Amino acid sequence: MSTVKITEEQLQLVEKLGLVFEGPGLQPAAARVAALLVVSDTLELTFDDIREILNLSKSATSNAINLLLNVHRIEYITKPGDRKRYFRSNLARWKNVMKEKFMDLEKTNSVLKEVVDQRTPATKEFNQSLEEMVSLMRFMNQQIPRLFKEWEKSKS
Amino acid sequence: MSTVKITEEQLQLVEKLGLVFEGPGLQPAAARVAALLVVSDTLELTFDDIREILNLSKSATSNAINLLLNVHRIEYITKPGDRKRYFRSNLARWKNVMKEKFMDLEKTNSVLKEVVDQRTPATKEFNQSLEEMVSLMRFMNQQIPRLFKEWEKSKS
DNA sequence: TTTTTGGTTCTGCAAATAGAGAACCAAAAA
DNA sequence: TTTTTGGTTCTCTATTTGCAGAACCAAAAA
Repeated sequence: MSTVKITEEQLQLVEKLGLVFEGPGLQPAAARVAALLVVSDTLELTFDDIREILNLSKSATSNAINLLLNVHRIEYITKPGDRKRYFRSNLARWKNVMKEKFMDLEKTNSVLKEVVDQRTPATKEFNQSLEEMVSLMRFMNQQIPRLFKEWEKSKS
Repeated sequence: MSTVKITEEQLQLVEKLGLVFEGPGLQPAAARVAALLVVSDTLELTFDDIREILNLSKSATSNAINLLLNVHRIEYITKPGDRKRYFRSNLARWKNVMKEKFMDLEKTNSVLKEVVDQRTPATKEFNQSLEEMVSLMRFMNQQIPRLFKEWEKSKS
């Protein structure tokens, strides 16, 4: 029986943030675990803390945690003389997660380029619009990393 | 029986682009319809063209088309003395679709702000990292519309 | 050596998604 | 007035997803 407690409002916030996380491809249970580790006053929670607070089964908890570990959204520490793992949000990696999100524009872009390259020349106007899209995406992809750097600089 | 034809390679490209479209929340059939209207040499396809080329049932075709119409990914024209609707990709709206994609960073951001505002002051370092994230997102949200404008200018 | 702990894996089910096929329907054509 | 066209809507089914519960397991503790 874990002693870690969480308020009703915090739980609601976990739901809310969980929904946000569900958007970009996280399944419900994993999204809530990720959210919990951002909202909770106690930053490092054990398997059972998580299970009890979120009312999940062991299997769901295990799967959610391992999924989040795999994509590096969370990490864990251990404590001497304690077999448990203490999970916490991997905030340091969030910036990369954000960058990666932007980067999949590039995937879209490359497929779109393929489409442009094989279009019939007969539809000139359409092709031009499409090329414009490709060019816009490429432009954004170039500029965004620059923005990241700019921001880094501005805060130092 | 429609006369519009499409090559084997184009069909494969439809699949490929369709997968890209499935990512951001389009269901398979709709994603393929959207993709087809970008790949096809003939830019304006009828209900039955689409149905036959993609081998969909009438219901699937109808639902996919209406979904895409609702989110303005496609539009249609009519021809005098012809009851059919001719569907085509709404390229003009793509830029907006892209912008909207960026904008949902803002939703994430506002929830994250809520989280920051109610965190215990005890976890100073963590809170600072979180605030940094919020600030980074805000920064990106400010800069991105500027980038759009900059690009518009650069091509004129 | 047996028991407990901290999980993982397997089995199964309930709900959600996706699409087929047929029935249906209103407007236009015959 | 009847038929055809261009779809829409309803019903049903296959598949996928998401999770519970129980069985299981290796390492550590007793």
